[in-house]
Amino acid sequence: MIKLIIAEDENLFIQGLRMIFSKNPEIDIIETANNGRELLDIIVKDKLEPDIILLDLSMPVLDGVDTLLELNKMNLSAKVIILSSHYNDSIIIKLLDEGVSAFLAKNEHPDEVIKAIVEVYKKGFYINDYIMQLIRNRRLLAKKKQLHTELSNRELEILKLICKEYTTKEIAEKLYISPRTVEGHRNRILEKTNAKNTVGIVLYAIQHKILELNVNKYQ
Amino acid sequence: MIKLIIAEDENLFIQGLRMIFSKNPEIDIIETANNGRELLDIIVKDKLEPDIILLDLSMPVLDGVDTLLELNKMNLSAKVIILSSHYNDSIIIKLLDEGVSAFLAKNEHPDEVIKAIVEVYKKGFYINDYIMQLIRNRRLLAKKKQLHTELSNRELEILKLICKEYTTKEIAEKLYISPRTVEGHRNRILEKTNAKNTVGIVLYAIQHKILELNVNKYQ
DNA sequence: TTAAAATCAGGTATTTATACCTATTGCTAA
DNA sequence: TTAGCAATAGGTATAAATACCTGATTTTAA
Repeated sequence: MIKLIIAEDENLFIQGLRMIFSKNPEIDIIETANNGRELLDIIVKDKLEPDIILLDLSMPVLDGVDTLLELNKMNLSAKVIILSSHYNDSIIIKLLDEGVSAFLAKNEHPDEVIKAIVEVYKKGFYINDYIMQLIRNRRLLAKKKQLHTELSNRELEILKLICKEYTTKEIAEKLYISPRTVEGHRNRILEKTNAKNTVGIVLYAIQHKILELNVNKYQ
Repeated sequence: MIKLIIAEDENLFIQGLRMIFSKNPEIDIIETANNGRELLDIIVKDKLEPDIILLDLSMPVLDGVDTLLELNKMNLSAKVIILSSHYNDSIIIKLLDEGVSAFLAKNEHPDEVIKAIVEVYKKGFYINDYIMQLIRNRRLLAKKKQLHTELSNRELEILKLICKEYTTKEIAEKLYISPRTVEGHRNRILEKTNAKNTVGIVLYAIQHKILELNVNKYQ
């Protein structure tokens, strides 16, 4: 028996997984949670020892990434399989670094889901060719990322204040530095982000998730 | 028998719905589609006459709102039930205007889903107290919205150019008007959007989906 | 350990944005 | 049909941002 916990905020989605697993008697859903916080709580409270945790990335309260970081602090033997609608290379790399055993898309074929779970249970991981390639190219990717941008912490701090509609003078007052220094940082940010003006800086911040915004059309 | 079509991009989610409906022999899923385009195509091609269409809002290719607009042009007798994780008042109002019969959240209890479908089949709608209240307050809401924002077409045009990092002078040249006119529009935009400066305008544009950006953390 | 980058800060000048004022024309909804 | 708003545009003034320059420490990475 493979003991499974599902963390996923959409209950109907959980029902879908239940149905898929109901055809496989070797997989036993021992518990489900609607967000990361709930998952962590039930594991601690009920002293659960799942073999595999199916973890959705986008969840309220505590999202997938933050939940994974917490799980890793707990030293469980459970393997984590990530569930998401959308991935990009850098998030996959980050999750691999945190010891994730497999990635599944939400429009995956049910057989693939079963296969991933069984493989992770047996071998400890289930990784397709694309992700294998990613692992190989990761140094290249890291370098590319570094060359491209990478703002310093101070620059990030100032960028965030710019995005809060603070002027240079206000930022200077807030950080107890000269407005000239803030200007210096602004210039470096403009250079590094390849922006023409403040507008470009804001767009950069949003596209790089430095700034968090609610942009859901239906929210 | 209630003939049902599901339009939803996450296959596992569809599985969940299948499981729920498998317990109710009166509901028959005659077809499923992974996006709005697919839905429209199969309805036309197979001359389907569903009683109810379960429509997810966030789908690739053609999303729920646009699909609904297309469906309404086709003069079907089918009732539409919207499925989404997140709603807000104004999108609900908009969808009600387009003749939607019910709203379901993705973390709804399965029984509620069944109940909604049966009620819509019988009565033509299934609307809870909250949405009833919304309908009553809609004039109030409409006024509030109008007072609040609603940029004119010209202002929208200029806002978009601002977000492309154009300066006032550049916008004036592009639109063959005086920079003073552009300034006038800028001021109105600042007022209407409640922005302190250009940064605020950009944030407004993104939050109101005037500007389209890829900002998904996991994409 | 040495070179590079980050952080700090000053000067000068120009461009751009914001804050007020004004006014005309044309459209539209009460 | 008239009040209100959108779109146009001018004046004047200040505030803010951008573009160059300079240099001193400190921190980090090769």
